[in-house]
Amino acid sequence: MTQRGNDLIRGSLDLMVLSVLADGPKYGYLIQQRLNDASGGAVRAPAGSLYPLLHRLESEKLLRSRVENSTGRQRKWYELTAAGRRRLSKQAQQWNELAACLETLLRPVLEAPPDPA
Amino acid sequence: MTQRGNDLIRGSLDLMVLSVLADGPKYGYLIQQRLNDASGGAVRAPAGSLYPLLHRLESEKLLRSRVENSTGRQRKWYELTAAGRRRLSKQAQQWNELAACLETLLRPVLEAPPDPA
DNA sequence: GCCCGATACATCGGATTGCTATATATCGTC
DNA sequence: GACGATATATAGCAATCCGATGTATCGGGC
Repeated sequence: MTQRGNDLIRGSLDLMVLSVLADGPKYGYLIQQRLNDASGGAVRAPAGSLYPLLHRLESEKLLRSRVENSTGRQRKWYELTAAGRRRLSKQAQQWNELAACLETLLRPVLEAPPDPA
Repeated sequence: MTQRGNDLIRGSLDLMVLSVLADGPKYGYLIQQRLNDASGGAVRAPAGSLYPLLHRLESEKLLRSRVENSTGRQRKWYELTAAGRRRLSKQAQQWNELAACLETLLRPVLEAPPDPA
């Protein structure tokens, strides 16, 4: 059925997660909410994508985590490492390049007349 | 070695290809050049990615193609179908949402003080 | 005449990734 | 004690990526 989930989001989820963590530690479910809010519902970050992604970022030493059990409800708080901040800033730069490229490509498309045919 | 090629580009190559075709038919190699030019060299679209992608878009009826042999040099010209234009406009819309989201997420990061530590 | 780099398209196949489905457990509240 | 929200996790398959490789034409330099 050629299922293709989040399409455009692919590849930018790393950057999104790093950026929501830039203003302080958060746990997975909270990150999910933030992404949903920040995008007005446009970005879905399903649990099956998000948690493996967090594990990967941690194994790359871009995040560190600590588990909180005191509330009874288990939460795993993630925090940017120094390497994570460097990566964030590098990817933000790359994102800007990509956005500039797409803007160039899309401007004529969006300005095109609404097809009077 | 956890190879991860084009990173951010993932997922947006469809849109890029559709948008370069918006101002008229082009053949594969030319599309490749355009993407490279439009991005200042930042976007690589290797043949092994681009041609299968074109085949897929055609099989989804978003493109139609015709082969030109008259010049001796074989070229396969691709053109947007009506469905292709609809998809382009839909994906352009989605891209704008994503870009707005990322801009929101990244603004505070980019404005952050340059770490006086 | 021949070599070489650029042009032009194509496919194979290992590696990687994305995400649905599924599982487990706590919490509040009805 | 049922239900929806909160919270994390993984299995497993479909889909994707792209380097390597193959074919062939063209133009220029020698």
